[in-house]
Amino acid sequence: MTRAEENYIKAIFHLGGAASQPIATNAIAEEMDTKPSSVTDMAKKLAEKKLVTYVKYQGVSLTELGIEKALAIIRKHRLWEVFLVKKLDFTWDEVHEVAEQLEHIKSEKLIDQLDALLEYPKYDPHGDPIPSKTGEFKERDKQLLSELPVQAKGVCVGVKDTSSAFLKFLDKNKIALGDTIEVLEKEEFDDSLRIQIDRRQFHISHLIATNLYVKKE
Amino acid sequence: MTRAEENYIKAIFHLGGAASQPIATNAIAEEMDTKPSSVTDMAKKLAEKKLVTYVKYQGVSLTELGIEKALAIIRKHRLWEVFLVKKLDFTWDEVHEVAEQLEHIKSEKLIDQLDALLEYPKYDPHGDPIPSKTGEFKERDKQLLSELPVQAKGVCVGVKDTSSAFLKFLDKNKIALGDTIEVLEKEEFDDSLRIQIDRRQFHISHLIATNLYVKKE
DNA sequence: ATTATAATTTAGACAAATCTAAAAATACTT
DNA sequence: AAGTATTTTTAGATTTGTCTAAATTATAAT
Repeated sequence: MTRAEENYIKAIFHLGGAASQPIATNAIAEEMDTKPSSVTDMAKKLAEKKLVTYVKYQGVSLTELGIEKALAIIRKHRLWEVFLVKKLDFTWDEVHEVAEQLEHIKSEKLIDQLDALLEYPKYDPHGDPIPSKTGEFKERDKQLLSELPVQAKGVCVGVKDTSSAFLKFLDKNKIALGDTIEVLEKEEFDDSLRIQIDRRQFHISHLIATNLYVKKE
Repeated sequence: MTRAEENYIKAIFHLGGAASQPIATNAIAEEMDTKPSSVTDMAKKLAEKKLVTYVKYQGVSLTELGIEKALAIIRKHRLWEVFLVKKLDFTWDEVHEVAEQLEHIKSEKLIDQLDALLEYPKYDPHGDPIPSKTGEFKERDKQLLSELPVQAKGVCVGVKDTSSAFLKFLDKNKIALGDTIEVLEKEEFDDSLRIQIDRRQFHISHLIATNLYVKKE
């Protein structure tokens, strides 16, 4: 697979292309920041290679083979993210761009050994699960911080929005994976929250609370 | 710089293009396993970008800027090689192919941090020097094993031939960088050597001895 | 110095991945 | 159900990096 092909497969998977419901050309174009006509061209090429099912004017969905390839790329991406954070002191918001490049490196041994070096992590720095070599993975048992009742405590396990802006916000406020968050108070009016992490108290907006995943204690 | 451009710059440097003496089109084509006409095309493009000096029918040599870029690529390549050997248990002969891919990853922080993780190595697994961030490096004080007199001892610091075949031979015979080699006997007839490493004695051909670098003790 | 040989360049073509503009198909609306 | 709007595809062009075959320049040899 070429780099471009890999990127399309990943984007299609990301849009839910592993289900039977096909993904629209426009949606893929949007996701990949490209033109619909380019997507059509690539859809034909990927169908040719048995990576996707493509029906004119209907859209694209991944074949078994396509899903397998998508998971392999995601595995590589997320393992590299762990490496960057754990071994090279990258912050949440810095990892994505570099991992986008590293995920295309072709070497089975490299990934196996990287996995070992990192001691077989199950989740990446955003809390997303890392598929195993055979493509298995399970979503973490988690819920949005906004769904937690007052007085409940949860461990921060991931983010919904992975935009640089949001991740930088978290970095700046020193909110990290693994932190225990307690909901002290809910403001009825705007659904904002008063929370506590260690000995620090914050006031966070509803928007923030709906983009942070926690695991109930 | 595109990947292709980087590969050309590296190849030209490798052929001695940092000196004033220009490198022939054919030599570059041979080195890169491509056709001379492709080299001509690329030479024009690189000259356009001020990375090389190109005179029709004369050949190509690197500009100051080109040398700088070449050293940056070599730095990345060799740091990745160290990483693969030190952290991921790759053998000498396995590193090159993967490092060829990794050297094109674009991220200054990545390389700085990798350098730190590896504790600022000065030499790669083949004994070649790693340029600093500013492009400085010095060749190791070394000589060929074949030049060592009988009874002399030397520490293995590098290889001249970096082919997979030669490196595999060394792996198989457990000859590694850092090993102390003592020349026990020289056979006049074919210039072969009897050597000792730790408690093991070998008989090695002249060809082997002219491809192993040692540092006299 | 002329010719033969080798190296290099040009011209034209191709594949991958993209784009724009126009055409075709599908979906929405009243 | 007809017409409008939206989505998708096609056709043709572009860029990058490569190739082959032919033409050109440089080098070597007699």
